[in-house]
Amino acid sequence: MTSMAATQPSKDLSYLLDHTSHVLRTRMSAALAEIGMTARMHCVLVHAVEEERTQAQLAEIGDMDKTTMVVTVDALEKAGLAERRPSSQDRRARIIAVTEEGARVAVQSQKIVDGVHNDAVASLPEADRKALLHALNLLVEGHLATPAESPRPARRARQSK
Amino acid sequence: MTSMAATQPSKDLSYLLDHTSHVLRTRMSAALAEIGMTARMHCVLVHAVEEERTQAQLAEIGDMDKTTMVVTVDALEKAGLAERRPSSQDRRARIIAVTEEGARVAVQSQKIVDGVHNDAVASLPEADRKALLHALNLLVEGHLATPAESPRPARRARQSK
DNA sequence: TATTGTTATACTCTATAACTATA
DNA sequence: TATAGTTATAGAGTATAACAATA
Repeated sequence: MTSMAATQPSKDLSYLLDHTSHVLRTRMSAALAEIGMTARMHCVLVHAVEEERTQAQLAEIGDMDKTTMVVTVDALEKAGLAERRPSSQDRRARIIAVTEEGARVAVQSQKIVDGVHNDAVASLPEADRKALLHALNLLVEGHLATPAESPRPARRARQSK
Repeated sequence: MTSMAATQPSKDLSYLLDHTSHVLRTRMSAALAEIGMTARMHCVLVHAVEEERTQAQLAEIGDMDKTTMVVTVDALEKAGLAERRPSSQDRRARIIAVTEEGARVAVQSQKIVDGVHNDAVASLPEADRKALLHALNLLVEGHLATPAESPRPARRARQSK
């Protein structure tokens, strides 16, 4: 399966949103992959370039777990796009410093992201474009602002060796 | 992380679609969970109740892998909502027969699904409702019809024991 | 005591491969 | 040979727990 909800008797809202978001995501991944980037690397890079930020701050912005942040920063470092630098304020924290190459790539990846979005939006008749973005914004700020909390499956304690 | 894309510098299409579909999905899961159902169980159940169908046919309809279908049918059987019956046409195939209880639950779960969708759509001003559904339909049938094929990570041959 | 970043790893999800029985 | 369903399991993704350094 692709990533799907599975209902679609007559195309309902779940199907429409799941399908469009899934397809757009595959497009985005494919487009960013051409320059060796992922959506998460892009997200971290653009927010790191605009201001000095620590991993924790960048994780917060991108709504990532701190452990996910670690692997994302690892990837950026490995690609020579960013470096971990000790914070002068807090010796526990690491500032994610974007390299010159990283800054160039950030511009490039932002263009790619904008392009993918633009291609999708521009495929709609003028009148529908604003309507779509407007309605989605209303949902995001209104009825679909926050997830229903899911019955969290707890986790066993780690085996001590 | 919840399931996120991670860009959102200024809310873009990716963020809007990812966020709304994710939140709607959590709502749907939570609502269906109250009667012990999942979206997939619901999908299989409603399509199995309307006509005699095999697992393969139901998998096709729900865009599920046949192995995912196995566990979904297992769950339905365990819950007493459906049974596997040998097909009279093809002795390899199994018809998914919905029990009386299953038929009742299908009606109930459909109400839940419709309710969740309706709550979301009804939260929008009248004018925006149609506009949203219309625009999403255009995307689904047009520019966002089919996923970009992802660089499939192949799979090693299974270890023979 | 609490927090930053790290490592290790448990868990979920889904799909691939191999298998059995049919066709 | 190909297909329906099954089992086992690989692999990706992600979050939890424990830890070290520091606050």
